[in-house]
Amino acid sequence: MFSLAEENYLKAIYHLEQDTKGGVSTNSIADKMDTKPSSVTDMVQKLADKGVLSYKKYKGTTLTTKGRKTAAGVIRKHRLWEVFLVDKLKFHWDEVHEIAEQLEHIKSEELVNRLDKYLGHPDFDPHGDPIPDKNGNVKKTEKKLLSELTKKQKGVCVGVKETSSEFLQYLDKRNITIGTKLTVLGKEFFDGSMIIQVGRDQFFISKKTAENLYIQTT
Amino acid sequence: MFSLAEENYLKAIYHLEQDTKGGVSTNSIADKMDTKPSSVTDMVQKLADKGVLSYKKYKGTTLTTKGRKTAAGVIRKHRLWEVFLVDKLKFHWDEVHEIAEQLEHIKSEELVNRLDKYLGHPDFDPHGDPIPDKNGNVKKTEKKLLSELTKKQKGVCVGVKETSSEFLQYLDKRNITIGTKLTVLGKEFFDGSMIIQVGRDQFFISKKTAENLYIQTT
DNA sequence: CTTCATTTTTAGACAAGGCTAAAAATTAAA
DNA sequence: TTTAATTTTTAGCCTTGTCTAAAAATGAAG
Repeated sequence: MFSLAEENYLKAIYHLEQDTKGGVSTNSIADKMDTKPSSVTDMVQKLADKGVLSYKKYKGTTLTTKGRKTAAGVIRKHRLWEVFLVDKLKFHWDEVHEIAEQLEHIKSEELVNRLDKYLGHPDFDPHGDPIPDKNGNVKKTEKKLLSELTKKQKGVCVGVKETSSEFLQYLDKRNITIGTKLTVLGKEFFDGSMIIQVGRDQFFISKKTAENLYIQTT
Repeated sequence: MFSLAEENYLKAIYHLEQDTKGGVSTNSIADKMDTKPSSVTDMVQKLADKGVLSYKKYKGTTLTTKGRKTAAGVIRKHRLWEVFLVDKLKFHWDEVHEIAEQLEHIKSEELVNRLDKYLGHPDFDPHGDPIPDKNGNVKKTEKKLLSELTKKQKGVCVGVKETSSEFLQYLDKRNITIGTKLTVLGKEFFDGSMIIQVGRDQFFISKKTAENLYIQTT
């Protein structure tokens, strides 16, 4: 039905739509896909013909319901495979993204359903991202970025925004992972840095880090 | 390193080499790959340049050691994934081939090693085919085709030659699977058909079926 | 309301893989 | 051994997805 390249475009546009009001710009897609705007134009025209997105010259694109569902299907597979890699094959959470990028394109409805069942119908992947259900719906939780919290607030780490190995390993070194409880001890006004408490340890957290950690406040 | 198409060619040539003396012909590859001879010529020339096979115009091709190892690696992945699908996800042995055809191209050494370990280092796939080890070596067993047995011989079914769903489902209907013990009760001379005993049941087996069942005689 | 920087699209080209039609080599038959 | 049939290769074209360079549209600033 959809080629590997097409699925990757849909996925990228799906993600971009989530933090953009209105249509997604050609340049932003090119940026995310690490490709050239001209290539994006070609592809979105093709995808518009296929009915998975609507496209107006110079005005950006928006996924149709069909497109959104297709993208969610790919993301569902990606996240389920990540759970498999971490829970069953004992990979570390910073090693699974690349492999899941490949596995997400395996075509078999039955496979996804059985994998889902085998893993116990997980709701979140190892990075705390929600796994869309068969119909492409995600149960969204009200989570905040650590950077949005203020002094003395407590919360549980429920996800990461950035998923690079460097960042995940950095968190590991500080024993921060999904489920970690933490408290904001202080927040520096001029540079956005924070001091947080994790268990008995206290850490300095840069603004950049704080903007990439999702917290569920309690 | 190798594209999907290249890997598929290597795999096909690897299989063809096993039942061919001398080089593998262009036409036989085209046949197996369901493609045109002209396309095969192009590809084998490219693969020869890459050093995975030797090719002499009009004389057929032979895998180099590197090529054989690469092909075995792909086959190793295919068969390990088949074990996963059957043992863990409870797929039926006639449903896994197509999915494994996709999974065999996932690139990650670490993934294969962990999968192998997770599955308990299996030696055979669900169809009884041997799984090459990390170095591409297969332990070959002395197995015969059912059609080679004679009256009163007993044996255990250890594999199938043909792997189409139709054939596997046909075997299932007769309760024949890997590990099934059977005895040849009679063999018809003029059409090669046989009567075999499986447990308490007796079955008529056509020549075609007998030529696609591997038996280890006891 | 022009002008200029930015964004986006178009046009033309390229690499991978595949196909068709025609030419060349090989093998088999008479 | 000369011809005929078969196999294999070559030549040229197509599609997918990409790129660069140039043109066109948009929008921000004066």
